[in-house]
Amino acid sequence: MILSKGLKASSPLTTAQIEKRLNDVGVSATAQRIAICKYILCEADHPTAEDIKNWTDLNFPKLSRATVYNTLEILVQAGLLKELKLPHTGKIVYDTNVEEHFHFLDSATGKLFDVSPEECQVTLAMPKDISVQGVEVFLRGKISIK
Amino acid sequence: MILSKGLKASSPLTTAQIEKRLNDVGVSATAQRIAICKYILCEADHPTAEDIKNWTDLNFPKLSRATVYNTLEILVQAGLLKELKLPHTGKIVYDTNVEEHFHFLDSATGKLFDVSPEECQVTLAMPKDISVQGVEVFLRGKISIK
DNA sequence: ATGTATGCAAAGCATTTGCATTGCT
DNA sequence: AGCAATGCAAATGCTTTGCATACAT
Repeated sequence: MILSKGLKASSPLTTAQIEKRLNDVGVSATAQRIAICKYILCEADHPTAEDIKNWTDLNFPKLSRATVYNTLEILVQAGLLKELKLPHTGKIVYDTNVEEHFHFLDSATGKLFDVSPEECQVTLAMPKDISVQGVEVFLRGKISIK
Repeated sequence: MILSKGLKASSPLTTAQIEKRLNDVGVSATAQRIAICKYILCEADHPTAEDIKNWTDLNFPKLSRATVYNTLEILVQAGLLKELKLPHTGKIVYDTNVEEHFHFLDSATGKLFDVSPEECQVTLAMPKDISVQGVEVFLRGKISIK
């Protein structure tokens, strides 16, 4: 299983690096957006909008809720983020892993893990007139403690 | 692919039949619950609470929103219904198919179809310390018109 | 200056809750 | 009477929106 942190920058990104990533996808790098990206790309693990707001309240005072949602939408459009609506919660969570992958929820802790397509293979045998364009898999279970 | 209607009673259930099904699972069969079941078990296809409320507004005046939600929760607890939180909508939908199965969303029409475990097989190759207890699969695609 | 981004507060929407009322048994 | 079920309306929680202000080029 992919540990979610594994895909993130192992060390915090610099402001300049974040600016470049934003510019590369055509998003102007405002201070608010950089702050949000710092949290999302380096610290957070499948954060919700609320998680992000809580973090900015501590680290970037006066950043508004609207800007959080607005920025998230822009980052999703830009392909830097994936929006997840998972069945275990009503809240939308955001994923920095934009490659194809699935999710595993540890029911004991509520923690989400990414699952690679190698670890979870889906074999379809659907009627010929059905073309499947997207596959989402959500797993629940437990991690046994050794 | 299982046509959703295929699992429903092919002809409308009688009130007596619904009463029996409710009693069998230990749910007292009130007029409101029977009305809701009539819609859910015979007419509806993956309805939302709102769909049900709209139907009862026409067919069982004065049935309150609270009773709709309350009844749905009871039916879910009783195992007659499954609650689905699917990623394409913010609304909870209810499924009369309580057997293990997955879902396919026709992106063209927004219509949901049940998918049997034979049509969609999931092969897991997870680390040994992970025990998976639940698998949910959501497919999106198109149905080609012949 | 001009357009974009932001902040604030209010609105939306689905769902939940509290509580008084109704209706069985 | 006693208890469960219902109805009503308000509250909740997440997300979205409208609009005025501030910012950057």
